[in-house]
Amino acid sequence: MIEERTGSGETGPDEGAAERAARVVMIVLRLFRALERVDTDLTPQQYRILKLAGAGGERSARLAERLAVAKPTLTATADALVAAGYARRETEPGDRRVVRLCLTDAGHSALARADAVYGQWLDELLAETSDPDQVLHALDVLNQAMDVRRARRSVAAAGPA
Amino acid sequence: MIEERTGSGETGPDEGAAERAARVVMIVLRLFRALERVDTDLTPQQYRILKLAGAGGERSARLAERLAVAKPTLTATADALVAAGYARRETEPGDRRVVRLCLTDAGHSALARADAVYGQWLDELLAETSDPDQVLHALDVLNQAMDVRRARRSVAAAGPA
DNA sequence: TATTGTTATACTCTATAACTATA
DNA sequence: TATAGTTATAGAGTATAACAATA
Repeated sequence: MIEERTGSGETGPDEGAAERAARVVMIVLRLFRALERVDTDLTPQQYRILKLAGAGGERSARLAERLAVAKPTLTATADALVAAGYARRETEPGDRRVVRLCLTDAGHSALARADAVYGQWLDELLAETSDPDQVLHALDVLNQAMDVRRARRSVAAAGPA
Repeated sequence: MIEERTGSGETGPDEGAAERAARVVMIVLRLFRALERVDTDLTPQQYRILKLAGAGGERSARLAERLAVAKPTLTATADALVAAGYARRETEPGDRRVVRLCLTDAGHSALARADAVYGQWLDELLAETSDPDQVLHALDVLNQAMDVRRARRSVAAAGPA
């Protein structure tokens, strides 16, 4: 699908795809940079970890998987969050190797504050668009597409055993 | 606009806005992380700088402004690109303080390769969506909204002189 | 042995403050 | 003096390899 061979003599797998992707990549990078500059007390990555951990004290391995980062990466950022008082580590009673990351009250407060600031940022950005709902819907669609790919990948990882 | 006071007794500036923003932020961070894991020879930031510099040897101050980073940040990443052979620095004849960052042939090749890989990544992602064109359009709309805000900001910075 | 998480180490991106060279 | 860019230094996020503790 999406063949679009325009006969321009190009060697790449699909010419239009590369240009379209370049545009999309630049936009995502720009959005990320904009988020980095929003003044919450949390870095985007700290926000992301707290948000995922907040949805129920997750064990470290599972968190790292959902964040798509290596285990030592999670350890490092969790260290910072624990030091800042936003999270604490709890040991699993049944299996003492397992560690769960849980939010403290301060962590919940920090998340709420960040959400409020992000909310204002997004409102101001969407105010410059003609159809905010369409934009939001498109992002949800992209998110679902990533869900599908993640699910497929974890099946592939578990299947060929 | 977007008042939506639901009378739930919340204290924040706008309750729905925070939840909606949280979703959007998580999606943008997830997209960025996915991009980081795409195997090009460039980091996303290196890609971004090369892409902007490639559109005509830009002077450093202007590049930093478009990237929304501090000047030393640009210097550091440019160092890495020059060391890798992807870019070179050229001095302005008229004003010897000014430095322009230009792509080498290797730099153009690296960009083309990255674009091809990103192209495949995006194609696979969009293949999981029902309406790819709508998604692409929404991203363009967001980009235009950021353009508007940037233009307004630079006017504000220059105006109150 | 296998698994969970951490330590050791290194590289990139980011920033602020101080500096050099040029205007 | 003012401006363009760099150097010095520091903090956060990322990774791989090696490790300790537990199963």
